[in-house]
Amino acid sequence: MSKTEHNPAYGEHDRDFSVMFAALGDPTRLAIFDRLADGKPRSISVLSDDADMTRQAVTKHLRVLETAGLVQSHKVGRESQYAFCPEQLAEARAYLDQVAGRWESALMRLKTFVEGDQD
Amino acid sequence: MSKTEHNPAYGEHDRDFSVMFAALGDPTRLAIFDRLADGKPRSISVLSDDADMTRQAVTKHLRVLETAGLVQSHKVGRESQYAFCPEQLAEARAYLDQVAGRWESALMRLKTFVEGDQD
DNA sequence: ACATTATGCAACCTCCTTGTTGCATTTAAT
DNA sequence: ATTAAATGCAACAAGGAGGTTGCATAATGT
Repeated sequence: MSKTEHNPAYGEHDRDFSVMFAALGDPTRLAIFDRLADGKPRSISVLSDDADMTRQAVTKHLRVLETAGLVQSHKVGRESQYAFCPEQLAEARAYLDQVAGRWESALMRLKTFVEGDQD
Repeated sequence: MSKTEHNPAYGEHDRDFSVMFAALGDPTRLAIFDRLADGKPRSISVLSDDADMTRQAVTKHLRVLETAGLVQSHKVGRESQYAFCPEQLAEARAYLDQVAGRWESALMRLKTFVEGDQD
């Protein structure tokens, strides 16, 4: 699996979804992402308040989420507000739907084959 | 965010989806998962053949996927076959749909509020 | 002006992840 | 019976992830 040339991980669509999944693959980050899904942007301080870790740790998590394109930040005054970003989520959903679809049709083919076998 | 008591990451549904996302959050594992979506079970050797890493590494990845419930294994003869497992995928999709839904309705509420403001 | 709040940066630590290698074991093939 | 194939287990190493602390800086509040 040479990540340089044709990596089956990228399948038909040439994207690395593993980056996004990795971003969601940490409970703290998933909690932040989940929380921001109400659309309200929040500052780092606010997001750190009820976290049982330092503000710096939360900052790092937010950067990971932002790199993955799951949230966006913009500075307003002295604070940086982080907001939900739906595009990547949509792509993740589309990808999982596609995988599920492939599996479904594989099932169908098998079913048809077996039924045809009985006739 | 004490993982022991009420962690916002688990939201309304008390599951830790971050485990599943973490499993998909590695390019090699995502590639394997993607590949198995055609429904055909494959042995470790087969899955290792076109991977640019050792069989042991692939074995570890498969165990991670299995722990996350994304694949299932069963021994047949001397080899262990790994097969796609759709349930967890369905749950992941449902979760992401729910998050997207929350964001959508937040958008709607905002839109209604703004429109009502103009009247 | 001065204190406070919100953040950024950098160094550091620890542990888990990812990958390796070597050897043992079980099963199949000849 | 021997050989080859498929796997499991354990020890190991390197690097990255997740977290901390200390200090510097920019923007607000009084």
